[in-house]
Formats: sequence, C-alpha cells, structure tokens
Amino acid sequence: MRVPSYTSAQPKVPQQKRGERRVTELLEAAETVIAHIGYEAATMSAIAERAGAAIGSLYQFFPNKACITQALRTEYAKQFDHMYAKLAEEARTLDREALVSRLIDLTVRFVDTHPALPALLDAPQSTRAPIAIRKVLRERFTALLLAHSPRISKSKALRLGTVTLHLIKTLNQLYVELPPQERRKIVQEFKMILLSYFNARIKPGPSGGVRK
Amino acid sequence: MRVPSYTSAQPKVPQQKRGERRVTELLEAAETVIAHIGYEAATMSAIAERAGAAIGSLYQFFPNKACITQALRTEYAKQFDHMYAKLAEEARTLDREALVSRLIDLTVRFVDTHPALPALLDAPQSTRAPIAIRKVLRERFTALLLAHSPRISKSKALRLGTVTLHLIKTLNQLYVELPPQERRKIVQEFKMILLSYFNARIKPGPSGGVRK
DNA sequence: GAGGAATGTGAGGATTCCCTCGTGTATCAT
DNA sequence: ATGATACACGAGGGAATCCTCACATTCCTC
Repeated sequence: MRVPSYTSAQPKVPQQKRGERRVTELLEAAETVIAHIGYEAATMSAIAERAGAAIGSLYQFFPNKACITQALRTEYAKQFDHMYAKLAEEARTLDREALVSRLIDLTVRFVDTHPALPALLDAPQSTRAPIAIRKVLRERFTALLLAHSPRISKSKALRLGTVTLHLIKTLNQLYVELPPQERRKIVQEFKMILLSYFNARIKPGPSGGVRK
Repeated sequence: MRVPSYTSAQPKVPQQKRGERRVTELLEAAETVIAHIGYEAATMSAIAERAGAAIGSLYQFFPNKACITQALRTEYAKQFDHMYAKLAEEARTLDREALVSRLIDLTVRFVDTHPALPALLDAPQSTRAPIAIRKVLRERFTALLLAHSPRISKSKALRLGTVTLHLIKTLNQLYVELPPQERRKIVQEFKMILLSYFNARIKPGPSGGVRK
C-alpha cells in the first residue's frame, strides 16, 4: 500500500454549520463502513458514498484515510474520557472493589456501544489518536486513582493509571474477539486482576473509599 | 487496499533443499523489511529484492502478503512456544514468585531478540497465526500452570493460561512502545500484576513450588 | 445584492501494487 | 542421459486506490 509520506496531516476544520454537519456525517459514515468491513478494506470512496457526499467533499476535510480514522479514534477517545470523568466524581465514595467493578463495567458498555472499536483496535499505529489525547486519558485515570486513594504519590498514581489503562485495553481486545458466553467470565477475571493488583500496590488498605 | 477474497491461502511447501533455503531467506527478508518499515509499507517486491530473489520466486511459495506475514507470525509463535516449553520443565521446582519472574523475563528477552515483533503486533488480524498455533500456545501456558499448581482444575488452568497469555501480550505491546528507561518499571509492574493475580486466584498458597 | 469565502462535485490522472505467465535453469530419480 | 519435477526469473497486464483540479453552488458579510 502506498503510505503517505507526511506523518499525520491535519484535517481542515469546517467554518460553517453546513461544514460541521458534513464532518459529522463523514465520521459516522467512516464508523459504519470501518465497523462493517474493517480498516484495510474501507476505501475513501466507500466512506464518501455512505455519507452521501462526493469524494471531493471527503478530501476537503480529511486529506487521507489515516486522517479520518485518526479523527474517529480521537472522537472515541473523547467519549471514553468523558465516561470516566463522570466516574471520577463518585470515585471517592466508592469501595475499592466497587470502583474496580464500575471501571470494568463501563469499559464493557463502551465496547458494546461503539461498533467500530474492534476494527479500530486492529488498525495500524499510524491511525492512533494524537499524543495529546492519549495523555488526557492517562491523566484521567491517574486522577481517578488519586481521587480514590489520595495518599499515594502522583508518580505512583501515574504508573498505576498507565497500567490500568492498558489492562482495560487488553480487556477490550479480548472481549471483542470472544464468543459471548465466555465474555462474562473474562470480565470477572479482569475485575479480579485489577483488584488484586490495586490491593498489592496500594498497601495500607483502602485509604480512600468508604468502608461499609 | 485491495483485500484478497480468499481468506487465507496456504503457502506451497518446498520440495527440495534449494526450496527450503529460499523459504527461510524469504522469511528472513520479510522479517527485516517488516521490522524496518512496518507491515503496511512492506511490499512484496521489497521483500523479494531484500531476499535476493525474483518476485516470481516469492509468489512461488507465498501467494500473497498476508500469507507470508502469517508464516512469519507462525514462526515467531513456535519459537515463543519453544521457549516456554523449556520453562515448563523447571516449573514445578520454582517458587511462585520465581516462576512469574522467569515468565516475564523470558518474554522481555523474546521481544528484544525479535525485531519484527512490534510491526507484527501492529499488523491486521488477517495475518494472525492459524488457530491451531494459538491453541498450542494456550495449552503450553495451561500446562505450565498445571505443572506448577497441580491441584487446580483443568478448566481453571485453561482460563488462567488464557489470561496470562494476554497479559504477556499486553506487556509486549507496552514494552515496545516505551522509552527504555521506563521499561524496567513496567516489567516490575507486570510481575506484580501476575503474581497478585495468581495469589488471588490460586488460593491455598503455592501448592506446587518449593518453599524456601 | 455583490463579492468573497466556504463547500460541493465527480471525472480522470497518476501511482502503486499485486500477481500472472511464459520461458529458462537447476535438481533428482531411474 | 533423459525425462520429469521443482524452482527461478522479471516484464508487464490488470485492477484498484488515492487524490487533484477546474468549475458549480451555497452561504455569509457588508
């Protein structure tokens, strides 16, 4: 495949309401097309057609395939982050076990409501969201842990957050490729992993969190 | 990209010594090319050229790009499995903590000695090793756990093995994308994850394994 | 309502890549 | 040696994609 030489071209940002509509239409089209036939097989013209737009209109806003995929990933990441932002609010009132449980359950729900996720996880690195976005996510998780266990250091929280994020990513990967009847068990398994990891790593018991 | 309609064509197996040499040359070439420029950018002609072979010779043995990548993955998987086969022998003599430590250390060494691994992990699903190979790996890990803790049930060992395998895969992904100075810490972190997971999941303490 | 900017359009150029195929050479069995 | 089979070669067909570009249309501003 011809790989564009520029690493990551910026999408042109729309200036009119009409343009914004187009962009969301195009992103939705990209989502369904990619979800349906995968990243590799998804072509720019298929995306344009699905959006009811001309190929030229697509290129107006997204100079290449990696770019629109990246935009879609960014959108997903933002929604992911937003979801956990809500959880952060209640983090300090939660039992550690409940926190872990909520964390995992939210993830699973996210997978279930974002049809293109499997295909996006399968897409090449060149389509990943920009570093800034990923940093936001890491910090969200860091903040979440700090809210729940205020006594750990910032750097430790960062490390825990990074690892937690990747564990959740792993769960996603596993979850989407598993037959439905095995999913429940894996979810349980990951709750156990996270919980025992936290218990081992945040020694003095749930310093935050309400005992019942 | 044009995606071949056939799901997964078989490579033609060489019949002469000359052919076997060619195949290993081609696989080595594929390894270095893919490691160097990534799966997407790697073209069949680049691989052939690197191997000092004509494009026709390449297609003699590997009918398409997914196929040769799959073959490379299969080779990697076999080496991976072989590595853990050795560990299985000493598994019952090892402390649980030592077992986990060896498990992780081996993984890291594997990453360091297999340059194409990052690119392969980034390659699309269509290039994954056949199910049979993956099954072998799962069973290797299952056997490993059973050797170490004979008292757990087969099905439980299977679940633990599957999860362990995926945790190790996660470590790989994280490891390759991290700057070297952060790698040590992540390695430590994953040892802790695995160990605390085992301790939580295999309750009665190290049933196998020698106490010191 | 005039002018400029943003957006829409789609045929087609330019590339690139995958893969075939006809032909030539090595290898091996008998 | 001789036939048969495996392997080597590489120019080029075929196919598909990416992306441009010149021109239409809509929108907004003053």
